[in-house]
Amino acid sequence: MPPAANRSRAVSIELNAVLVALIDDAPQVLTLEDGMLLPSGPFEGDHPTLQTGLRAWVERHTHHPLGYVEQLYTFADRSRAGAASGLRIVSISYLGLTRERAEAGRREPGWQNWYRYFPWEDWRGGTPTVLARQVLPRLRRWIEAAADTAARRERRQRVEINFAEPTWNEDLVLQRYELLYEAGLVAEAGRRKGPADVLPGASMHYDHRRILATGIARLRAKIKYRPVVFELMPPDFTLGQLQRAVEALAGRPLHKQNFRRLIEQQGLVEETGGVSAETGGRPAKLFRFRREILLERAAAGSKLPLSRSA
Amino acid sequence: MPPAANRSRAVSIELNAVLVALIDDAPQVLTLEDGMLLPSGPFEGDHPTLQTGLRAWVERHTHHPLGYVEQLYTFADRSRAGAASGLRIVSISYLGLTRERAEAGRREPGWQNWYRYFPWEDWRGGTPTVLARQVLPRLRRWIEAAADTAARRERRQRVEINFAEPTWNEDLVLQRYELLYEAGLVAEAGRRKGPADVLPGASMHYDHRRILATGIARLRAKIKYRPVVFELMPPDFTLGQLQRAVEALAGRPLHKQNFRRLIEQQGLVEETGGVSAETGGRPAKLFRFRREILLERAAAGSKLPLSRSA
DNA sequence: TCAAAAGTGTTATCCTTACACCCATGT
DNA sequence: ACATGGGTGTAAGGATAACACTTTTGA
Repeated sequence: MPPAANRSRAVSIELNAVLVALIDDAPQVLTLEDGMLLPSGPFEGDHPTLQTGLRAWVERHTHHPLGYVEQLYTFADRSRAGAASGLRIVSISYLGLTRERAEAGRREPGWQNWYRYFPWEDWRGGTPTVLARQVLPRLRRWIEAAADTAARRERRQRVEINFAEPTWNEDLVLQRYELLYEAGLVAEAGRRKGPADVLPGASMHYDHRRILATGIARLRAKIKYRPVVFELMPPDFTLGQLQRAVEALAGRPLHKQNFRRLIEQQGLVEETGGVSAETGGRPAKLFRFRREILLERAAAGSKLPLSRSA
Repeated sequence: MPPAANRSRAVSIELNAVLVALIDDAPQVLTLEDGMLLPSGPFEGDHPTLQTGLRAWVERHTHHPLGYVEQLYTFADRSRAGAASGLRIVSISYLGLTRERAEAGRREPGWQNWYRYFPWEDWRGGTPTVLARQVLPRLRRWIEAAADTAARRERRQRVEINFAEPTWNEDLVLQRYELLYEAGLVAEAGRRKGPADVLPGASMHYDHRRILATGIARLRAKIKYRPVVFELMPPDFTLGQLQRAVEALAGRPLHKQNFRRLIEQQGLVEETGGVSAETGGRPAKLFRFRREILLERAAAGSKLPLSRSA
């Protein structure tokens, strides 16, 4: 038995980081333990704020300079520590963006394509096959398995909102994961309810996949009204590269012409004068992000053209 | 010297709540200690999640049923506990919405109009006088007091973005408060830098006013894309009441006709059949929120007509 | 010469904004 | 009668979505 009195049980603070980089036009996230864990550890030391503590900790453990950082969420679920243990773990998670556009081929260990964990979230090549072949059929079975008609109707509506093709909303990454969890279709749920009929897609330890889903959802929402994509880009880039970057994050193809116009007319970028010597086709002008925009306009967005065509 | 080892110093968790209600068309927030504190206390007991812990705690201490709840932010600044004390306080703050539309006159103690703390945020009656008379002049002095031209230019731009009339953005409540803090124009800043030239607007203990600003900013942003206003409304209401509610939260007047059309065409409300016997003029139809909308559409917004006229 | 990617121009449509006006009630 | 708030219609402007087409390189 822990000696702590009722009102002051032992507490420890854990930091979790969703570190994102773009490598070879793929959205990658830094992991440990063969992709099973997000970087995480105790909050220690003497930092004035959490944010600085996280920065120092990430840079010390991963040797990555950290660009943009934002807090995601704080969990203190009892389930995270063993149920009856007197210890309460508070886990504070962060989203961090870093520049890591390495050359093709050079693959540092630890970076994982995030669609490995959420294959149904990648619509860049059209409707993902895993959705039609696996996710939807099993969700339909889950709907049918409901206790009564009312429950069935509710399940049907929730599936409709989150997974229906015509109205697919790429921001609902977390909601979709949580629904799949509830339906017992991800490995993490099986730990409680017994072995389940599990979907393709790598799992993680603890609730790290949920934290990852939170990070992806936040980032997808954010790129629509804040120019954060540029934190993931090299200093100079072509509009094509930029488009592929946004597509990689949003998980869907964008309309080329409208994308270009939108970016340019918003004054987000300026030409460097150079052109790129790239993989084929006409050489592209190089651009750089106009950092001044952050001081010029309050809501410097980087609106996406919401059309679906490629 | 605290006996704790370097890597495991004492930590305690504190919950803070920004509890919002609409009373007499004014946005009110629940406070303690004569308006100087937000409800807050240690996280204790045996709740499975933070959210349930907060709910129980709020309901036990304030006797208020809590509707919508959302996490705001987690701070662990060293400054919150005495600097050199071995104790680290992690404060997790929440936004909670509750129905408290009491009759005019009946004023429970503890509820404070939030514009008491941020008088420059209320544009319902046109540009707030405190802005032109006090805030802007002192910010201008702050700009001039910068060390060199570069710093001066940067300050000017930041003031421009956050406080300029023509582009006033009601969502920037937190940014504005933090800028005023930095400029030494709020009492809270004075605690460190010595007595300051303080603006009108009530202050709070610790960083509670900053937490309140975070809550207001979050709520103002949220009402634009989620139908959370209804959490603050009585079951039946007129469109006029609803408009005044949104105006109270957003802190600015809205265009009547467009507001009505927007609300109705989005299918957010339905007529109850009844009419109200109110303060004068033609009796108004009563409406109720269509809860089903939450299941029908993923992004059930309650878009505001972004025009300024009354 | 052809594939591949870059880059330009133009049109239809819808949503937002704004203005003008009528309706029903209490005093 | 008139003040007050409720309620409706419609036109102008701007942003988005969609389409068609030209340019410049490497193989």
